[in-house]
Amino acid sequence: MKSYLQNILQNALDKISPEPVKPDIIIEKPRTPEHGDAATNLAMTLAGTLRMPPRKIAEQLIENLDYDASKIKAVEIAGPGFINFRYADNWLFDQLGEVIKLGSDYGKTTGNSGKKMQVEFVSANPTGPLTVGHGRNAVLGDTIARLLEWTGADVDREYYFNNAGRQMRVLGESVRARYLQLLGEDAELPEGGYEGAYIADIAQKLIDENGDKLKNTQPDNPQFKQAAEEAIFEDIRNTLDRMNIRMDQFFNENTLYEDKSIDSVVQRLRDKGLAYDKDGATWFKTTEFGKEKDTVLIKSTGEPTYRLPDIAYHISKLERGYDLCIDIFGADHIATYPDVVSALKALGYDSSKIDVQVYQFVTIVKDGQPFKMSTRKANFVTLDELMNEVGPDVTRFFFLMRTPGTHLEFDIAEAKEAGEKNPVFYLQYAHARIHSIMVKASEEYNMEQTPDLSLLTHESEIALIKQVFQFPDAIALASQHREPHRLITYMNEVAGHFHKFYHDCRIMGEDAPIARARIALLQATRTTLANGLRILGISAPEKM
RNA sequence: GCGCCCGUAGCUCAGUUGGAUAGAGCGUUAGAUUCCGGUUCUAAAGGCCGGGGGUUCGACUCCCUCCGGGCGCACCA
Repeated sequence: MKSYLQNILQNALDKISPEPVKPDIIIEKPRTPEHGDAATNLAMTLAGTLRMPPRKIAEQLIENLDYDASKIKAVEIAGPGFINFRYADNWLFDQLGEVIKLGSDYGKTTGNSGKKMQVEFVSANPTGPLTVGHGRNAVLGDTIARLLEWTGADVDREYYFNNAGRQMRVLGESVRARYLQLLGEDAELPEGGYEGAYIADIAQKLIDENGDKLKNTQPDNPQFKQAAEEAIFEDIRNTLDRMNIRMDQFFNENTLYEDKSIDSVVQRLRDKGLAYDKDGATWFKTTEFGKEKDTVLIKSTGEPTYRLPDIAYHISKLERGYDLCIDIFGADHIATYPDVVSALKALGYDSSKIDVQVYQFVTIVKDGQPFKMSTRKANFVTLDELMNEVGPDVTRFFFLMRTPGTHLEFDIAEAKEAGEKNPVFYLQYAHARIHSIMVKASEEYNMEQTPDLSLLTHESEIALIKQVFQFPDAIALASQHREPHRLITYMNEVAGHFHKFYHDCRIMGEDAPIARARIALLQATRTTLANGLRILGISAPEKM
């Protein structure tokens, strides 16, 4: 419908405009129903270029507007020059039939079809369990991937990790210390070691499997680190699985060293005069790109900083042929990714294919106090603990509810208490209630007959139909902005319109024709809610 | 000091890429339901959209400035 309106408006514009103009024609749903079902501000935006008053332009547009009366009932000028459209009733009923026919595919659009995309998210190094701090990243990434899939894209979910480096070495040493302690030896955690109880669990497992055979091996015996990495990764996968997240690929940073792509990046930057040596280190000339200081790529110890593999990694993504690569980053990375983009540009890659989504941090409040988390010091609340308390649905919903750009205050006590008062129940309850009505109705009425949808004339019925029709637009919008909360806002409105309808219009006890028509409307509403919940990765229960 | 993000009802937050009279939930107050699930619905109260300038037909939205909060600014990731 949106593109239809844009089409006929453009045709009318071609007739009245002395010179060809092709503006972006914005069609929106007015806030108040008196302003119709769809509106455009086209006449106002054109006032400047056509040098005519907006209302005059609107009049001429309408005079030249060639529209299908089976779709549009009325076109009006309002306010300073808005053009308002009202949909024809029969068109509404036809579309309602389409929604039911589409079923679990309703809401899918083709704006991104044929495109290969990648979303990289979580990407936590395997030094400990996933915490609520990682939760926002994980859920946002997965849901953005789902939204893109619903707009037609082929999406890969990728987890990038580093199992070398200092943190992992300290992790291995920590396991070794616990291992020795469990065997009654005198051992101490290394400086800055990991204090969490899971370290001792891993050490215990090593004892179960190897006894004390590892006692007299070298302190840097890789078995400790490997055992830790395996156990922690298994734990992380399980947590993600519980949250309804399945990665397509885990990408190990180490492969970028093995295939020499790191060296290649440095060499290519040198060739462009963008890398040089100073004080025993290798520097990237970020001052060329407006930064105040140059940036170290390789430390004087010979070890690269994380920025270098980051550049190589993004080159790898682009060379794998993705049309779009989305990075989900916390606010702490905000200052670092411009370097990566600069490097990609300088080396001749199309950096517009990299889309960095930065979300603001989650502030944990525990016992009424801000709570500073640290994986190393074992001050954290894990996602598993949270899911044990409130379940995966509430967990996902909590992280998706708000716009990613604002801080999310996560009060542990409130989340636990939230339980039944949590807003996610409002959506799930609507779905369960519809299911229950439909089961009852199918016992009472013959559902074989085709419903006569034109019997849906009540204000609440029409409002619900129109709300259901907004679904594909809501998905497309949330997908474009990479903001899942926009879909939630929409779905709350669906549930609201449904409950109003439920309150105003009965089914059981009504004559069969009207009952059948209303059940069809329920079917479409249920489809919308179920599909929406599926995108959010939240269950759509039949009973609660 | 520099860069980025955020200030909207008592609280938590929306606000359709500059539009028509700024909305919802929770909380408060007053109501509805013999009947399909009361985890529901209706209504009221509650606002200088942090302050001040600017841009234009029109600003919560864009620009500047100030105030207040968060996060970055390493040869750490």
